[in-house]
Amino acid sequence: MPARTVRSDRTLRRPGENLGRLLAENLRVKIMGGEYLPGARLPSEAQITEEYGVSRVTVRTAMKLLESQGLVDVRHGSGSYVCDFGSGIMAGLQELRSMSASIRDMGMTPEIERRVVVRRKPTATESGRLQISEDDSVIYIERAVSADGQIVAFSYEVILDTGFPARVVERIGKVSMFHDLEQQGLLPVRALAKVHAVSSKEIGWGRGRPDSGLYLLLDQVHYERHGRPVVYSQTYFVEGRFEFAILRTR
Amino acid sequence: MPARTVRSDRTLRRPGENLGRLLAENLRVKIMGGEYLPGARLPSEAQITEEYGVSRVTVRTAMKLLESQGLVDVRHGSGSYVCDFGSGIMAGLQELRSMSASIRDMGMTPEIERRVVVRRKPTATESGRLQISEDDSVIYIERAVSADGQIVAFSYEVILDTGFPARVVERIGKVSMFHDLEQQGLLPVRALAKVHAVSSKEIGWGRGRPDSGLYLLLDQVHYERHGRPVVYSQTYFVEGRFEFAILRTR
DNA sequence: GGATAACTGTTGTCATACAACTTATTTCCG
DNA sequence: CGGAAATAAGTTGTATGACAACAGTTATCC
Repeated sequence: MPARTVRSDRTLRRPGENLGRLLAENLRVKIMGGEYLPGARLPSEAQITEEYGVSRVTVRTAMKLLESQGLVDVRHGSGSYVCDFGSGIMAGLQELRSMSASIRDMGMTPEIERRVVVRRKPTATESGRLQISEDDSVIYIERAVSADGQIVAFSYEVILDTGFPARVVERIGKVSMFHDLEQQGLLPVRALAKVHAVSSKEIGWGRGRPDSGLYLLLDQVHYERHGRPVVYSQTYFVEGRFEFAILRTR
Repeated sequence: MPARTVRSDRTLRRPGENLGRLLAENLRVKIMGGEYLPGARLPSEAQITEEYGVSRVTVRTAMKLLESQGLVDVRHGSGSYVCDFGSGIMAGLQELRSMSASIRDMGMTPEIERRVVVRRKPTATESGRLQISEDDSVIYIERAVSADGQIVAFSYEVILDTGFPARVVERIGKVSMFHDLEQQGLLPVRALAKVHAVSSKEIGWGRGRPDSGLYLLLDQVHYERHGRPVVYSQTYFVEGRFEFAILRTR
């Protein structure tokens, strides 16, 4: 009898989710967990079809998704294979995830210190990036992110304020900002990031500030699933304390 | 009568190509060319099916591919829409393309100057990255890439030497290295790039060398479609002369 | 022995049908 | 008349079955 674990998972009830994505997540966990080693061949689409009790159409969408994420390589007439760099380094920049989750994946403990949290009007630049009027309201935050006690990034963030209750603002960004935003129906699903090398003594604060003043800047706008900008952030990663990888595909 | 332009395109004869990818390329050109504006709804899958004379399965694979590239947004029950940042800035880092092609896309004229081209044994680091023996042979190149006469990057590249004829080595990297490698059956389809901020006066050469010494370093290994490493390169992009964008998706 | 042919298993594509969702319109009821 | 609910039409998501195209292996032939 088929497992049907995928079908019964109620994550499906969230908008934008579907069976294909869910199956992809499932397979992803198995691959990351080492069930299928790099270079190994995955079960055939027919086998996966049986095992999970879904149609081959669904299996194919899942495989194609994993392929686009660089986790597997689907070869016509041969099979699907786990890519060589699949497990280890792979917490790539092209994937939109919370910083704390990425840090946890690397086996380290994340910690977040909020320095500023205010509700205010946006500046001209900010209203431009978020495509809102200068009369609208935003929530401004300054945070420092640490891994195992060492600061890895300083972040300056501007969040679209759709009338957040005060109690939400109170704890926003304390753990995962993604989670907070999802509650408000503003879950970011895409982000366009511009990357720069920056050398400046003006960035950051406190004891954890590096001597070098050398940072990798991610200047990015996050969008929710209908294309509306929800967050504009500038995150300065201390050079050398964070491994940045990008998977580039054809 | 259906156009059938897609089916008759002989690009299909290349390994790894398929109808879905080809159709995606076709639609991509239309989107980039402004035929469908950002935010607009694309024709339904049924309509595209008719127009191109392919099955809906193929249309769906194409759409899903474009979605994974961040060009379109497929919404259940509603339709597929062109993403807002689709046309303009979109020459993202997550896409593996030749530098000269990227520069051309930005409406500038690329120019490449080769400073060194030699066949030699790999160093320990190089043989490690390329997963070859230290007794094997590689081709080492140093290049400077310009856009409209201004140097935008210095690149140090190590190419796996599978016994290239001398006349190939002679002109390798003069225009597009991708093209040269494809001739040898070594076309890179994936690359894993590590990103760093670098401040150094030791990088680069000649008159185009910047005063700041501030670079964005892409330390990357390119892989051909079976996962074999074919190129290890370190490219130093002069900060401020090149806009680097990454599309991050969930 | 070496090229060739046949065979098997795999992914790619096709056709058709229905489920689930979105959107706009219509209907109904207070 | 206003607003909620039902309806309808259009779209993407999933299921099923079939065959084509390709990769690898095995068997065959000269």
